[in-house]
Amino acid sequence: MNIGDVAKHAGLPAKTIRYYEDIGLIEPNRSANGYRDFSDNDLHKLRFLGHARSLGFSIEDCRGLLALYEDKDRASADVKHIAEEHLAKIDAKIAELQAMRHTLAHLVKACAGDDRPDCPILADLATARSDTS
Amino acid sequence: MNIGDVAKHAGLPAKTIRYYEDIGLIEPNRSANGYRDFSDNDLHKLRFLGHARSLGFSIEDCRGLLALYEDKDRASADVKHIAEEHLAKIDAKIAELQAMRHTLAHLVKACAGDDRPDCPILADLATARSDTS
DNA sequence: CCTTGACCTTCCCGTGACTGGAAGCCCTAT
DNA sequence: ATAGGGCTTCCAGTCACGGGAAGGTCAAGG
Repeated sequence: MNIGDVAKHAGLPAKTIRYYEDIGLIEPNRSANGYRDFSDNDLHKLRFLGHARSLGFSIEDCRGLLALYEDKDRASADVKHIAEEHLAKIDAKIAELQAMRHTLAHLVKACAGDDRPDCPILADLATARSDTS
Repeated sequence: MNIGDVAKHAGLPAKTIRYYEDIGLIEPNRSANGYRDFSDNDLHKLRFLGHARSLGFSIEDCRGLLALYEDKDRASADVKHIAEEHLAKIDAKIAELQAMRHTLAHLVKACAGDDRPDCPILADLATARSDTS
């Protein structure tokens, strides 16, 4: 299977697949003409990677997950550990964004949004230290 | 004022301040010895930038906001527009993260996390189509 | 046989917003 | 005179790719 076909089936850009080879996530064979020749197993791995990335796992997390996926003697605790750490990061990020959202929504609501120069948003940015509750 | 002092007062690393000069957000004077010499106005701008960045505005947004801040003939509508667009991006990001969180939390809960290899997280990544509701 | 066009290859640069580090100048205190 | 701290510039790295150039390969059509 050439890269174009595998890209379609995995739902990933060819560029991304080459990149994944570069960083050692997959190791496709090569045909006589130098083209990459992907096996079914390569395709499975790429799909796996696509799904993991779409859940926000970092490439390094994906590397670990892939290794566990291929290790039939793994402990599910190791997988769960990676997922829990990632979940914690997601929660932290959500909290951070919601704090921003909170402040920003207040400011937007307070701003007249007309052709006059007075603007509570700029006023806040110019003075704010934190709590805009 | 040297960069170290202004960094303390603005709450930004010196590196960041040099970077902001590089990209044209500020233009501090230079002392005879080649050191940057920051005015009170420079400090105000840096604080403004720090606050805007902490609300998640991009550098380009900050550039626009700073220009409006300095333009006494601005229309508050222009400021509000930038803020609303940013707010929409934040909301989109939050929604994306919450979708990830939703799926991931389910998977984590379903995983035994013991020393056995069976793992619904890996099973999901290996097959997942999307909706893990 | 030749050409066309769609593939494929590698390589290098750019992204955003910095951060780290090297090499070297400046200033003050001892 | 030397030690230290702070300042300068410049280069490289981060993360996960994406864009695009230069060139090789393959199948189909004239």
